[in-house]
Amino acid sequence: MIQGSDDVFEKVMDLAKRRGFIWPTSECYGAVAGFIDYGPLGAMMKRRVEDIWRNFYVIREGYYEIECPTIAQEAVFIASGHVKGFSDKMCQCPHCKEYLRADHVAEGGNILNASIMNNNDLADAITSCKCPACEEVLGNVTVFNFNLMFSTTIGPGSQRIGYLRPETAQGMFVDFARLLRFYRDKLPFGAVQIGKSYRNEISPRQGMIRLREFTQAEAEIFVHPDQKNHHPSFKRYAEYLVPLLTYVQQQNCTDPVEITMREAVDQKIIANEYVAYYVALTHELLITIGIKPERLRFRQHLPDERAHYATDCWDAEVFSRRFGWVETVGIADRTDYDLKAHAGQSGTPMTVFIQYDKPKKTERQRIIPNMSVLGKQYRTKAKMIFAELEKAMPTQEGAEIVVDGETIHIPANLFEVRNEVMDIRGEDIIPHVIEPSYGIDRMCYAVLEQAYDEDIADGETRTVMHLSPGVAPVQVAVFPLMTRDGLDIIADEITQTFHKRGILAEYDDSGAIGRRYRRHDEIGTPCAITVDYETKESNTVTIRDRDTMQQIRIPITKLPEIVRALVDRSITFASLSPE
RNA sequence: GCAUCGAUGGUCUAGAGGUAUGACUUAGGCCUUCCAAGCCUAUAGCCCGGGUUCGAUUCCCGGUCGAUGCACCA
Repeated sequence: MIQGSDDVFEKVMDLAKRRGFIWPTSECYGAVAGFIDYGPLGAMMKRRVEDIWRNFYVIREGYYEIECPTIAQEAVFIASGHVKGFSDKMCQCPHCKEYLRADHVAEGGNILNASIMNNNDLADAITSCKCPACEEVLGNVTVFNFNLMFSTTIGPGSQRIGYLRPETAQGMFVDFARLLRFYRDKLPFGAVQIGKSYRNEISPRQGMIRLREFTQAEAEIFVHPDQKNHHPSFKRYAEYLVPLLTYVQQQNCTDPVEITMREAVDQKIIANEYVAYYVALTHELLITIGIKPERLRFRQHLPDERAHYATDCWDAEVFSRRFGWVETVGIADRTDYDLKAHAGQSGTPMTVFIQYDKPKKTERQRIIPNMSVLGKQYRTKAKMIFAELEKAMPTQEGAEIVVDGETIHIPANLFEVRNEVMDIRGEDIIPHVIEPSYGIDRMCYAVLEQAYDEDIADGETRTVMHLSPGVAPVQVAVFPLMTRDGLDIIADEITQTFHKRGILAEYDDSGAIGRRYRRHDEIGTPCAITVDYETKESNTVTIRDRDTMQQIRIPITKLPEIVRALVDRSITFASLSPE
């Protein structure tokens, strides 16, 4: 919590509520903590943020989007570790009724291995510990698991357990075999998903930062484990500078250092090229949606902070004047953890066959037993003998094998030894997964908070949202200076023209012109077109820049093209030359 | 979940045991040739449930939501 900054959060959330960005959910019934509604402008803005994300990951990287259900059967989350691992061991203090993390109580009482004890052992272990809240000795308590997943049942009879997904990632893992076929059995490939995830947070607070239902945009990139240092497009970001805060820097309490991705990989600061590539891509993406570079850093997880599946993990943190540094994106190397787990749980192999450039010739010794003799002699044991014999190292006299702890001598005349030359064409490998995971709601909050500004215009305070033109919900406003002499008709025609080009334009003729400018400043509309009396003579209109309030005249015919370019950020207002 | 504090039109706010003040916003009109101007009119409010009381938005209890602290995370 940053002192003295409360008003920014309150002002921006007040504006968000008033103007239709963010609302408390089902407000008429009294809202529910951890859930929000996106209002008309918020939903539009969020969609634009998601579309920018799609531009980066789907269009540019070529990782197609899939859409899986938000509910999945229990087995999926048994494999992923969420049924067991996504819960906290809790107990309640019998004296002050405080809910406590049982393992934390144990650690506080110097009890070793608390994290791997079962609930009963843990309950026994902490009987003599003191409650950190009221200082009373706990005595007999019950330790229970509080799982952060919402559970439900599938179908009538309530027999099948289902969970609301706590992350979108599992959908991409369980579809692995299909995805691999779709990408014609070649690595690397990726799949992405933008959708809702659910976590039954114990105590959600902080508006949009900690939600029980939230939107994630996740990419799962499947790579050959030996190729993690060979991202095919790495050179795009090799010289890209990103402020990194390594775990060593955190331990020494030093500031982040700007470093190129090439150096970060070469100096082994970032584990591999893939992780570095998505760190840099994430930096560029966050800047694109309007995060200020000076309020952005990448923090490496401390070794004991990393999730059970990750070897290296970096969080993009955005500085909030309200909440301090907020984790907004996580970029993790999940290794083969997930695919191994799902392959084991489901029985479906999740491997990729990698062909060698040239088949490897290997000489192999094959042992071919004379089964007609061995079968009769050893009967039920014959099958096991056959299996052991294949692995045996026979000599002139025969082979010694061990079956059921009994050493058996098989004479050389009961099998034939052949030396064969085999072609090994390739091998099955389990890909590793690089996962950039974005919290869309947190990105939206950061965008709103950073966009909020008050300046002084003509001696009065002007509230303006400096939204990046790419995420502003309304893309252009169109005003007739006066509602008469046909100015309103021209303005209306211009609005229609924008609509035909897919540009979200809003017509407004209500109140004084200055008021209309202010209204659109407040919702971040990047530019406003005004039809005035000169329009009728020269077919030109003024276009006003939200940030500088400057206006220039341009021909009506050029409007759609110019506004489109402004919204795409391919030109800036400052570069426009007056006609 | 627990502890502390809070809740009055869309927003900010005044107020009292007898249904509520003002401003801004919004809508309609007048006026207006480029930055929240002016005038007229209108719309709209005491978080929910229970108790005390003739009467509660006000006092009491419980709840909901929000803010702060404990714990987890995108």
